[in-house]
Amino acid sequence: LSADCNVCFVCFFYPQSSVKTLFKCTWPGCGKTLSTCSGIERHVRSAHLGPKDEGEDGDCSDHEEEFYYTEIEVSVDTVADTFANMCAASPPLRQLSPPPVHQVEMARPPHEDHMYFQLPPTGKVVQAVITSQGAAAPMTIPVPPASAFAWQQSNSLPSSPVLPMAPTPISPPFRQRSNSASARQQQHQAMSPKTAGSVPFPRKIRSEGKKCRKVYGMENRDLWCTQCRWKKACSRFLD
DNA sequence: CCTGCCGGGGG
DNA sequence: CCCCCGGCAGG
Ligand SMILES: [Zn+2]
Repeated sequence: LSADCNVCFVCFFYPQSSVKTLFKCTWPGCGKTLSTCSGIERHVRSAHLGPKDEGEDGDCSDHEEEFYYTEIEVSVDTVADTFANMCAASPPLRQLSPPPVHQVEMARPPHEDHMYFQLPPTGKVVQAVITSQGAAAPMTIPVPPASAFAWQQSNSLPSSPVLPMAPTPISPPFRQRSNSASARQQQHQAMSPKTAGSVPFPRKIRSEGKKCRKVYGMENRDLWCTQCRWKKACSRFLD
């Protein structure tokens, strides 16, 4: 868990110690797997590509070997199970072959809002076999001003982990509802996966995105931007 | 139900 | 101007 990577999804759950990188030869018919980069390159070069015949020109090396192997990151210890449990929180049916692949996006807390994860540039993922070229679409989100978090300290709002942390290992299925004066109503329907939005900018459907009202809540009306207080178009969180 | 906001109203 | 709210469209 390096300092500059505390938001990285993969790094959080799979600290380096628990991940092992393997290199698998992808030459048709060959499945040789080695544990070092140089090892696999040597294998590819000697076993499949011919011997390296190039002059002493220095940078004449075609890195052709790179096209015939992939990196595989394999989780080694328990962390994977922890993660797997979290993932399997909901899926009812499950009896096929064990290793679920390409599962990174999901497993977010039931309802974080303005906190998303930014995948590492390489998009390589544990337990998933992803080529060295594979790149998962990184996404960035307009993070609201940090000052926006000050309010929730002194105010009500019982649970709601809204910290820039990764999904908490404890994600109880309960939904606390204390019907009283202060505890205002707020209920969140299960957010649908919202698959594939459109392309660049599809259209201006309905102004989506939380505005002051939803962010701070009715009980903190004085924190809203003026426009929101007057029930006008929000000027703080624009679309 | 809840939210965002236009349009209209009052000081 | 500043401030509020009825009421509606879209979830
Ligand atoms: Zn606002």
